[in-house]
This record gives sequence, structure tokens and C-alpha cells, in this order.
Amino acid sequence: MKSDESPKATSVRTFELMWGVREQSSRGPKQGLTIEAIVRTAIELADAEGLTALSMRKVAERLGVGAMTLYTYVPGKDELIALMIDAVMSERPDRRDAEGDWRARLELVARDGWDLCHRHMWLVDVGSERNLVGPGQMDAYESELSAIAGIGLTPTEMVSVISLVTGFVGGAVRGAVQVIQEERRTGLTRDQWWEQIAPVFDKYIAYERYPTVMSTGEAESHADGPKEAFEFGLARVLDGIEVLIRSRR
Amino acid sequence: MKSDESPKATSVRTFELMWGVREQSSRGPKQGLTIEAIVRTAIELADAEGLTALSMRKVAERLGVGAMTLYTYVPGKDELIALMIDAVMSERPDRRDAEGDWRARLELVARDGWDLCHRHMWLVDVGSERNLVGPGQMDAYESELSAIAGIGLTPTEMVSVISLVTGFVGGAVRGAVQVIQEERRTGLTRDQWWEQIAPVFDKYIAYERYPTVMSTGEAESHADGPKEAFEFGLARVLDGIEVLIRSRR
DNA sequence: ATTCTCTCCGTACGGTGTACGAAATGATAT
DNA sequence: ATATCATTTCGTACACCGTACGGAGAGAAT
Repeated sequence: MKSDESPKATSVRTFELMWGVREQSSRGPKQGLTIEAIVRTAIELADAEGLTALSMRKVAERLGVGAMTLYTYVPGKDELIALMIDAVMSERPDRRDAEGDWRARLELVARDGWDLCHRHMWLVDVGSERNLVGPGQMDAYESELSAIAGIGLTPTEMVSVISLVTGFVGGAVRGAVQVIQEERRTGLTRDQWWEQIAPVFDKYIAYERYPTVMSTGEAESHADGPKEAFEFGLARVLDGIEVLIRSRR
Repeated sequence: MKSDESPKATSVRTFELMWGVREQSSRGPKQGLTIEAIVRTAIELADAEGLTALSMRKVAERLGVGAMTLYTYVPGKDELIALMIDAVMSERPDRRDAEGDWRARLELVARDGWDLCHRHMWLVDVGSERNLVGPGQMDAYESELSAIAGIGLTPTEMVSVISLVTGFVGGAVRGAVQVIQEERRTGLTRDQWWEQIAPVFDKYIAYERYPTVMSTGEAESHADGPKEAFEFGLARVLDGIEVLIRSRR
């Protein structure tokens, strides 16, 4: 990012990039790339290798340009990641006019979020320093809030309900993606991995200290997959929301 | 990490570090540090500057040793982070014998998780590649499962309920910590930040495309803080679990 | 034809994790 | 007492990272 640019100026610039309003200059050579091509290439790289492996040099190499060329288009790496996030959020279906009751509609947007994070698993590795909202996220938010419009909740409750559902999805997805990434990294399923490690664990862990863990331990190895755990959790969350809604009638 | 060490050997070594079973050697000079001192210093650094600012050189500098000295004690940076996580998890109170009904006990462990993440906000920036469980995490898990022991859930349901609660806490905490870190970074409250940025938003965003967002927009600015949103969400989650439990009686 | 603005990007800087091997320490064996 | 062996410490080096700076060239405006 330009060293003489203030954080606010950088945010404004990033915001304009997100909302697609930067105009082409009339002087100088024409740009050989587009911000969309850069973002798409970065997404492909992150999909293939993970967010920690993403670098400006690698993105530039894939595009056949110098690394410093990218800085003509984006202020810096953090802004590129922000653009990536918003771009993938744009993949989410528009659910403003979804049919069914509030519960069916919330299930829909929750599963949209789950599916998106499985298509782009690097989303769980995004750091906590993201502050700008692009059209992709705004559209998703409109879909989410629309799912519970007109059912008797106050605006504050609506915001809280959506925070609850998206927070739950985020947590569930993180656990699920962790398992998938682990299996890819080790080349072993979770069971195979634990089988290898178990002799070491048995040697050192005082299992009598963990009676409840041990008594559910087999459950964990037989447990349904992450998707089933997600659906189980989602049903509970929605049951809880239903209790709130019923209390308003 | 030792280049000739297999991933399994590294995991075994890290596991032994976590469970505190590595023995001192009888030959050569005595070690000048302990793994505990290294982990504690790393935690302090992460607390002060965030996980992205944590580096082996900075930890070593704080300890007054060479960066390469740390590699005598830990295989690498990723393993150090794993040890950090387990160390802070050990701060969580032991809730095995918590009083009250299942709901009160789940609230307790959920708030323990919330409080821990606010004491060590870098926990939300931990990547997804963590696979070893230390005593800190095992103890926390035993506390969590104990909260819902003996209330009629199957072992699989118990595991799923705890996944739900911890997943929800993780998602909620992430949102809350994001706000806090943002305010620290910009030196502005969220409202002040949006006030600065609003003219730009007003200039570009077609608000008519987001009627539901707009109608709750004021709610979001007046909304209770992250803690209230957390408690709201927790109540809903527990309501949902209660529905499940009641269906078993 | 000249000036101005922009694009591209090489170079350089300061930072990162960590492999390798040397020097010193200190226990063990002779 | 000396030699050998194992360990600790850590400097150096390597490959990688993000990005500041400024130069060369392209192309529009004057």
C-alpha cells in the first residue's frame, strides 16, 4: 500500500474497488489486467494451496506479471484478501424471495454459508482484521435478514438472530474444514491418524482423569460426519429461535 | 523443526511436550530455559501484539537468547502455537463438579470460553491446522461433557451438543474480538469509524437494493454490545437444547 | 514536438522460519 | 587426567515474504 496513504484513504480506495466504481484513467498505457482477474487468480491459488500459502509473488507469477504490478490495482495483500472474501460471497444464491416459512428460509441461508466455506476452505483461515463490507457480503446479509422479516421480531432481535446463525455456521464450518484439511495434509483419515498416535497417548495420558470424555470417546469415533453434526446443531439453534418467536405470539 | 524428522515424529515430540513428559538429558550443558518459560513469553507477546506479530526472533529476544535456541525446545513455530493454545486452555476453571442443572452448567462453560478468548484475543486468529490435544484442552472437554452427563442424552448427542456450544462460542467470540481489535487499530469506536466512512458509502451504495438491511440498520447501531449478543445467542442455543432434552422425557 | 500521467516492474530493504554446522559445556569411559 | 561422546547454544545462510522507491516506456493531452 502507498506509504503516504492514510488508513482512511486506503479504506476508501478498497471500498471503491469492492463496489466497482474506480474509473479507468484517460492517460498513460491501458491496464493489462483487471482487478477481477487478480482476485479470481488469488481465489484459485487459495483454493488449491490454502490462505497461508497465498502470496503476492505467487499470484503475480500465475498472471504472468511482476509482483509489483499488482500494487497498481490493490493497495496491498490485506485488501486483496478482503476483495477475495467479497467475491466468493457473491457466489451465494440470492435468497430474498425464498419460499417457505422463516425456518426453511434460515436453513437455506445457513446451508448456503456451509456450502460456500466448503468450496473455499481458506475462508476459515481469514484473520480477524476485516472491516469493509462489499456488495457480496451486503447481498448475503440482505438474504439473511429477509429470511426472518415480518415474523414479529424487533430489528434488534433480527440482527441478533442472524448473528447467532452466522456465528454458529462459522464455528461449525471451522471444525469441519479442520478435519478435511487435516486429512489432506496427513494423507490419513482421522481414524487412521489416531490409530497411529494412540500408542503414544495410551502411554502418557491418565485416562482415569477423563471419565466422561472416555465414556463418549467411542461415540466420537463412530459419530456422524461434520455435516450431520452441522445439521444437528442447526436444528437446535432453530428450535431455540422458535421458542423466542412463539413467546412473541 | 528437524528436517529429517517425520511429521509423525514431530507430532509425538509435540505431544510429549504438551503432556510434560520429556526428560532432561544427562550429558552436555544444562538447559538454560524451560519450555514453560518459552510458552509463557510467547503468550505475553501474542497478548500484547497479536498472533500475526508473533515471531520466533521476537520470542527469543524477549528471553535474551538466540532465535535458533528455541529450536532446541520446540520443533517449530506451529508447535509453539499449539503449546500456547493448550497452556491458555489450562487457565479455564475446572467445572467437573459444577452445581446447578445442565443449563446452568453449560452457561458456565460457555462463559468460561468467552472469558478466555477475551483474555487472549489472539485465539481467534489461530489457523485451522491444529490436530494435537493437550491436557488443557482435554480438561476443558471433560468439564464441558460433564455439564451434560446423566441427563438422558446418548453419547453421540453429548458430543454434538458440546460441538454446538463451543462452535457457537467460537463464532460469537470472533465477532466480538473483531470489534475490539478494530477499535484498537483505528483508535476509533465503531460508530466513529462508520461516521467517517458513511459519506463514501452514501455516495456509492444503492441502498434501495438492501431494504431489510436498511430497516434494521439503526438497530445495528443501537444494538447492545457483543456481550449482550452473546448472551442472547447462548439463551437461544440452550433453548434449542432444552427442546431436545424435553423430547427425551 | 513536448509535457504530463500512468503502467509496469526491477531493485532493495527489512522481516520471516528454519537447516546446517561450529564452539563450548559437561557427563561418561578409559 | 585425558579422551570421547552427547548436548546446548546460536551465528550464518538460505529461501521466502510484503512492499517503498524510482526508472523506463506507453500513450493522451497540449
